[in-house]
Amino acid sequence: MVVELDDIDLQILELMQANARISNVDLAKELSMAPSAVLERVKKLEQKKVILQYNTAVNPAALNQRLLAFIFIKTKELESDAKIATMLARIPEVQEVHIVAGEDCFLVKVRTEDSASLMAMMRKSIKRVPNVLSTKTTIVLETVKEQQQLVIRKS
Amino acid sequence: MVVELDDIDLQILELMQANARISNVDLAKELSMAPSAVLERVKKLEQKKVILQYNTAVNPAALNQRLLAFIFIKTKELESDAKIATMLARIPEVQEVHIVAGEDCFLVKVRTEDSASLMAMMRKSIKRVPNVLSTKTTIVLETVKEQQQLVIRKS
DNA sequence: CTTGAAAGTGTCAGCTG
DNA sequence: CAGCTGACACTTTCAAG
Repeated sequence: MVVELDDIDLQILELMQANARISNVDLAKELSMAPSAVLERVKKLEQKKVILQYNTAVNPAALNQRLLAFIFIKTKELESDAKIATMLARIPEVQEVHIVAGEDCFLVKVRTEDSASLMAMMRKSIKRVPNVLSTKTTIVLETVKEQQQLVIRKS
Repeated sequence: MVVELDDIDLQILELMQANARISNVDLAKELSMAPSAVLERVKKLEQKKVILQYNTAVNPAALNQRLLAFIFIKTKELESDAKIATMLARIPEVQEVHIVAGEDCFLVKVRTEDSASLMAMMRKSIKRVPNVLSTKTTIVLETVKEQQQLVIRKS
C-alpha cells in the first residue's frame, strides 16, 4: 500500500493516536483549519485504511486479567501456516499472532486471569491446533510500557 | 486495585473497546439508558483508571514501519531492573517493555522502518543501556492478529 | 479549504426513586 | 447513590462557493 500523507495528515494522526476521542473542533483548532476540512481528512484516512480503528485501552487488572505471556509455538514444517495462524487468532485470550523467522514458527501474546487459566487455555485451545509440535512460554512479571502508538516523523 | 464493575459497565467497556469514538447517545441507545447516565459512568470509569486511554490504531505500513521485532535482553543480575526498564521504555521505537521470568530479563517489542533502521536503533539505543549483556532478536515475518481488546465476560 | 446553517450531541442542574 | 428530564451551548456534518 502506498499512500501519500502530508504534514497535516501526520499531525492529525499524532493527535488522534494520543487521544482518539478528541473532537473535530479541537483538532481543527490545533491545526488552524475549519472543522469541516479536518473531518474530510479524517474520513479519507479511515477510508484509505491509514486509520484502522479507534480503541479504548482498558486496564487489564480491572478485568482480572493479571497474567500476560508470550508463547513460541513450533509446528511441523508445512505450507499451511495460514490455517494454523487463523486457528490461533480465533482464541479469544490471544491478543497477537505473529509468524516469525527462525525455527520457532509462531509467536503468540496471551492474556488470562492467572497461571491456572493460562494452563487451561493451552490445553483446551493451543494444544488442540493440529501440527503443533512444542510450545515455549515466557511469563511476564511486570509490564513497564505497553502502547501501540507509532513514531511519527514530520518532514 | 479493586473496582466493582457491574454488567452495564462491562457492556460500556465492550462497546468502547470495539469503537472508542462511539457517541454517548449511541452508547445510551445500546444500553437503553439516558445519555447523561451513561456519560456519568464513562467519566467514573476514566477516573477509576479502568479506562486508561483512547487510542487510534494507525496502519504501520502507511507510516513506513514495516519491520516488527521482539528482542530478549539479558542484563547483569542486579536490583536496578527498574532503571534499565525505564531507559528502554524511553526509546521511541519501543512499543512494549516487559520484565519476564527466566534467564532473559527483558522482552521488548520494537517497530522500525526496515532491518537497517532496526540495527541502527539497537546500536544507538539498546546497546548503550548499561549492564546489557546480550540480546536475542526475533523478526516478525507476518502479523496475523494484533489487538489489545480484552475478553469481557459478563456475569 | 472555507463559510454558513441545520441537525444532532454533550453536558449540567434539578428532580425522582 | 444512580438514573431521568429538559434545556442550552457546542459539534458534527453537508451543500455551496
